[in-house]
Amino acid sequence: MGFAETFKALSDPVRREILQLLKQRRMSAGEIASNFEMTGATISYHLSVLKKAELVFESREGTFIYYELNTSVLEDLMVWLSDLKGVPSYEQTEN
Amino acid sequence: MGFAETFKALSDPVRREILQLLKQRRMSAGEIASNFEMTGATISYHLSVLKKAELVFESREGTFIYYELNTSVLEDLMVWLSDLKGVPSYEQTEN
DNA sequence: TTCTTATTTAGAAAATTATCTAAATAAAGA
DNA sequence: TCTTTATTTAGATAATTTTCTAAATAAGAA
Repeated sequence: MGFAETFKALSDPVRREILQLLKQRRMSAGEIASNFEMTGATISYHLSVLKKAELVFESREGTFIYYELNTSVLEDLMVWLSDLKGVPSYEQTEN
Repeated sequence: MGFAETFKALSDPVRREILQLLKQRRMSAGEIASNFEMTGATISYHLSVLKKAELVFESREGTFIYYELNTSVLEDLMVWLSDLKGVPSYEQTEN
């Protein structure tokens, strides 16, 4: 899976904003790019980082490539964070 | 607060392992360092990154500096992730 | 097949990060 | 005050990241 890749992917503000966009609905690469003041090539790079981290998946339709949020990795992160936090009244059964 | 800083801090495997160590109990910088095959200076750098991200706080005791996990930021991350994930049966009231 | 549109890939430059060694600081003890 | 121990800071270097421009690929339309 790779927490390093996932956290690194989430550490960039542009990539977090992309994910927020995809929260609403899937979007083509171009539509995503139109929300930023950067070249399409740069957005394509960011999408590849998100894809490698399995935070999004893509599906081609004709000349368009659509990107969609993949929430399953988010679950894994939340489990990791929750475990680090200590799960107060459940894991520590001596209370 | 700064999600960028926090996610970036969590993206490094050494820093994640430090947090896992601190999950059990607070530790001095030297004790933390003894768990890794790196110089104390490097661990000190990683601790400063974690501190800037507010994932740990420190308290000096004599010549020792103790580091302790700060869980409050973890909560914020979990809220952000949970919101991205979509909070299925609560936020979308039309179900 | 040639053109157009959507997107990615390649290559380069600037910025950031992780690591080291050596030096500096901070506190306590002799 | 001098020494020792714990830790950080400074400066350097190698690796990685983010961004650009220009070129390449992929698919459909004329």
